[in-house]
Amino acid sequence: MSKQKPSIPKGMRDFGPSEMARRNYLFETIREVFKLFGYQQLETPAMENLSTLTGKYGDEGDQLLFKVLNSGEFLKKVSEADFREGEHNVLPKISEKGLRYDLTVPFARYVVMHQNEITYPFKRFQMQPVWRADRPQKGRYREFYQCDADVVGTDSLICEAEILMMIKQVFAKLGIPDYSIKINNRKILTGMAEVIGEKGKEGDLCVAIDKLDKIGLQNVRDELYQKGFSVDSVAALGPVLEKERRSNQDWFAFLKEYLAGSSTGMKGLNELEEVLAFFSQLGGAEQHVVFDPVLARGLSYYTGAIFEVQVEGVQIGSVSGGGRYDNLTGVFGLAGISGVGFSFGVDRLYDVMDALGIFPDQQSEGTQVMLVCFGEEERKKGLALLSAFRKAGIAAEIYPDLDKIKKQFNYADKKNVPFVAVIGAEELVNDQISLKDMKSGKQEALSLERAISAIINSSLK
RNA sequence: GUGAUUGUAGCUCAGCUGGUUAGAGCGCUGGUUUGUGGCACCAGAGGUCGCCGGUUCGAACCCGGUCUUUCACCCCA
Repeated sequence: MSKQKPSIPKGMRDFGPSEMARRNYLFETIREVFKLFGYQQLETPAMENLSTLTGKYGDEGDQLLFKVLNSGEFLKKVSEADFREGEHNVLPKISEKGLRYDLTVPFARYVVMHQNEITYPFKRFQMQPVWRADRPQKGRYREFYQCDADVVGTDSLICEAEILMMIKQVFAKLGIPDYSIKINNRKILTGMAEVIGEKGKEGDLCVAIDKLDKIGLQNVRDELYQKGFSVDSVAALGPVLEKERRSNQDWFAFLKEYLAGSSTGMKGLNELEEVLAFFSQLGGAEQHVVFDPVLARGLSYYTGAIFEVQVEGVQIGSVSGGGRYDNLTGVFGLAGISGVGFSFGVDRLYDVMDALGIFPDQQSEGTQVMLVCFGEEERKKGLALLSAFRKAGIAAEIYPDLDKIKKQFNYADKKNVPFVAVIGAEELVNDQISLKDMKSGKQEALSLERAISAIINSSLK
């Protein structure tokens, strides 16, 4: 066998022990909050049938799906004619499974499959990796985790308000100081398209105005012209695009007049106000919650509220996003189920926390005491003590080889183990251990009981 | 999918206009120290210069391809 350089696929990553400690901290923080709000955890398989996934994310999304080659003789069903007609004909015959692209569509599939077992409203959360065959770049990976929380089977706007609460709670727990939860409503965007005289073109409108912050006013206008918007309609959009900093209340006041000609738009505005009213009744402070009428978001299935969270002071895309979808389960044959949900991107949250340098120290995570033994006899005693430490709830390990003491100590040092328990001939005779505090360098001969309490006391500090 | 960009020791990076035996810091191994880590000093190991091909008397360096890294666009967590 020839030597090969080990490697992993493009855009995918290994996570070492210190990264995992931090990632788990994020997962646990988010999980706690989800549970606190009454969400129950669910998992779905990494692969779905391609028919479940395709057509749900637009043409672009379909391109970004990882397709899995059929097992066995995957070319069996392909004829020469199929081949000549191109990949569109070949693909469905060689691949019927794909890796999940997000957690929402598999969830919709789950709801329809288990519709009779579910009591509605159904609140579920899900924290699993998803895969996208995108070109990797800053804050963008081909494999990343999403932490989704969705409610289906109710169109109550309390759900939206609770999502705002959850986002704020997670961010407070993580200690992220400066961020904004942008919120908008798809119906407001639809209304805008109507009142400027471009009814039905809200799709193009959304894609263009969503980029306002990024590409600037003139480029947005150019893009709209390119999409066939008239000069008049783009001009009519002026008051929205040329936004100075307005408070949420000022925006509402403005849009009440601006959208007066569109019942859909007015409905969106009312929904938004109601969400904020519920939010306030829940005790939520409007700080960090920003109404942004040009927030659009790509995913086509959103029909009501949409949100997106941006952390200030870092150049990383949104760390969370979501919205309401009225008919996501419709394509799977279950109509009339409204849902709303959102997702935290843990990998981006990690990047943000890392860039801001606000990950807390987590020393209590690892081994608290390591046993160092001089020889065979000492090691026998060491094994008994090892179990005693563990029984007392102290994370303990024994150096497994009878290496030089220096080497054993070195290992403990590298691994940042705070205590080393030395067992030599003298300790054996006295039925004691020499407990060394690696930070201070102080060492003391103690009984097992006293050593245990010394370690426990120090970890409480 | 489009346009750039990166690749040299385990890691971070030098390496001049193409010229003999490719360097540094950190890390690693051993020693100074056979009952003690960090600090210091000494010694040592470790590289098909991403891969394939081309130009040349000669390539880490120039050219082409390919993979990878990073970044922007599209889109998105």
